[in-house]
Amino acid sequence: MKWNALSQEPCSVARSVAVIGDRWTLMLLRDCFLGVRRFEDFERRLGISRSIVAERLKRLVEAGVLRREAYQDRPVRHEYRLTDKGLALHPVIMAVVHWGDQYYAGEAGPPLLHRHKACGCDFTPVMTCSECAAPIAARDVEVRPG
Amino acid sequence: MKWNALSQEPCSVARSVAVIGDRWTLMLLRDCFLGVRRFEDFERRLGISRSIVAERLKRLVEAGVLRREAYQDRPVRHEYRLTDKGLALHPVIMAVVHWGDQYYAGEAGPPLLHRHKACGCDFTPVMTCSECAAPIAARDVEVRPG
DNA sequence: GAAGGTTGGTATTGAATCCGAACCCAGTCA
DNA sequence: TGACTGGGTTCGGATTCAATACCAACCTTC
Repeated sequence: MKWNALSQEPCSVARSVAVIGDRWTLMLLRDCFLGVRRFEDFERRLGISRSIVAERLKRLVEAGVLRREAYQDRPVRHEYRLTDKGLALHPVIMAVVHWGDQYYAGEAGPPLLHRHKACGCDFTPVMTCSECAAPIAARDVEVRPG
Repeated sequence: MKWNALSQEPCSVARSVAVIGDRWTLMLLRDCFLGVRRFEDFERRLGISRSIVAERLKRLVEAGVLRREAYQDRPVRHEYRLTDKGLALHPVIMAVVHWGDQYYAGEAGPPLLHRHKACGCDFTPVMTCSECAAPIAARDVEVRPG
């Protein structure tokens, strides 16, 4: 199978991975959720070449995950912001962060803490059932074709 | 920055992505959660070349996400199973699946349904706060160094 | 006991892709 | 005028992909 054929597969993982499954794309999205918006800042934070940043940002814009909008004229300058579709990736990023915190934090603890504004506590994300609100583990789930 | 330098970064996303951020790795993990365990089945389901399957499986075993164990002798045959560390990736996969379901399902609806055994309902994953159990969106979170 | 099949891989190799360095460009500042 | 800044594009070499072929145990069948 070819990489770009993934988006044609009848599988939501495949279709999502075709958009966000790239090495640097998830790193870009992480920075988006941390408030980074400008081309130069993406480049500086990631330490990768400009062509990669440009190409990935363009793909994310085409996919509707980011939107590119001017924040000044004369000279015109653009920034990249998450769309609703991009914001919907928040659980993905949080799940990845949490897994990394669990298994790669080292003795210094997790590099970043997340505070829930509503309750004021530092939290970890918990995946729950939309129907009964109970936390869900892999063994609690039965999969069947839809 | 080089790709393999990612695992040295003080960022849980970077460290996780260094392990699972590959094109095919997430697809392999998806199949693991669907119960696929044998080399040939991975190969057939993904439709990719054997060398890629072999290389990715080996990396996942080295990373402690899968373990390789014999299911028969004479001739000895192995299968790949999720470790606890691998099972801990379930929220990541579910989050990716849910995002794909939301934005790429098409009119036929999501390709797979997930039933919560405990309550018997088809569900979608909801990310909640570990402290107050409320659902969490991107805007509810404040990030600070840990 | 030779032929062929099954499972689970390695080796090789041309093609596609990635990536970094360098270059480009429009506008502004000194 | 000349330099600088933000935001890219181009290009060639290094890496990675994926297809094909091959290997290695073991079993089955004739």
